[in-house]
Amino acid sequence: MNANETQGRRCGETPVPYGLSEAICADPRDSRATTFLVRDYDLAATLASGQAFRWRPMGDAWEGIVAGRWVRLHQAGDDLRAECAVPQADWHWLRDYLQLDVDLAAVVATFPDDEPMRASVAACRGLRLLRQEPWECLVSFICSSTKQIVQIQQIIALLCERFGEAIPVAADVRRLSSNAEGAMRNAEWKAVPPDVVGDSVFAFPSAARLAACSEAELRTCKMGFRAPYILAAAKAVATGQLDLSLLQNLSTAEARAALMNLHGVGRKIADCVLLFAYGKQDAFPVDVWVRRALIELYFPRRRPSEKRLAHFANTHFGPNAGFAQQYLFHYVRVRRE
DNA sequence: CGCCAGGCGAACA
DNA sequence: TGTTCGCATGGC
Repeated sequence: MNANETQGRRCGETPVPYGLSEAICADPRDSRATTFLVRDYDLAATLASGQAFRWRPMGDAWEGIVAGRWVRLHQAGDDLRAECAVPQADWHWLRDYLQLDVDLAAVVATFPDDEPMRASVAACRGLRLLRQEPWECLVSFICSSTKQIVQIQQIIALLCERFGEAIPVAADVRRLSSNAEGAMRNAEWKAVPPDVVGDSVFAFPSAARLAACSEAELRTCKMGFRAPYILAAAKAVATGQLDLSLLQNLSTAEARAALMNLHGVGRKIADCVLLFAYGKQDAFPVDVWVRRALIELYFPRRRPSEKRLAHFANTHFGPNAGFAQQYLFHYVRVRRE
């Protein structure tokens, strides 16, 4: 059965085929929440896989900010429940962010049929790529250089608290935030302060807002030498010198070149933005983990030259190479323990 | 304490 | 064209 045919969402117990209006599927008694029917979707693995940095595990649920909206997500089997702070007219913004319409089986079928890929796919069934907003994604990955994921989360949280707009949040968030029982169960939580301050959470700050910052202000977010990179990128976007919305229609190579014009954005960071924000599936970010995985899994005898490794990375993984990369990344990361 | 972290860019041979 | 280093900051 085709996964597309089975995707839809539920109103109460009634499955609704994909394609019908969101209003039908939303709970009529509460337009702040809805439930999507998903297949081959591991929400926890996806949200914790180092592609987005604002999701926090809260007990069995995940809380984050998408498109300026606070959201709580909870998966139970094939039911993915979403809850917002304010009523929603539709949910396409979340469906798009979570990439619910992607047929994962069809994507995985394009991966090379070799042992490392089989092991990677087996190790993380249901791992997905998100579709993030370009500006947030760009800033996040400029901050990512020589930083651990926990630290990137911390920098982004500080940026949002200091410079983002306060947005509405569900009434029970504070109770959950201070509920150490649920939150502290996750080891990563201890290192990341909750970006809930008082009754507020914060949207990701606009380019204009960050462009108005001084470098010293940005440095208070613990981003160190990356501060001038962020500031320059913010100015480029705020002035219109760089129009991020135009990159969607460019080829991967053209969009990559445009991103790499920014100071602090090299091949790896550019490819992360191409993959995680623009859905350019042929982008293949090679970081230390993926590099390690490639060498260990595909070149165990003799260390390949940089050129050979790059050529292999760019040719071996097919039309959804970036997707394959995320599986390799997750695989070696979970194998660390 | 030393080492490393989802790198990049400048300075070298 | 291909390596080497410094860069802030924090976790272990």
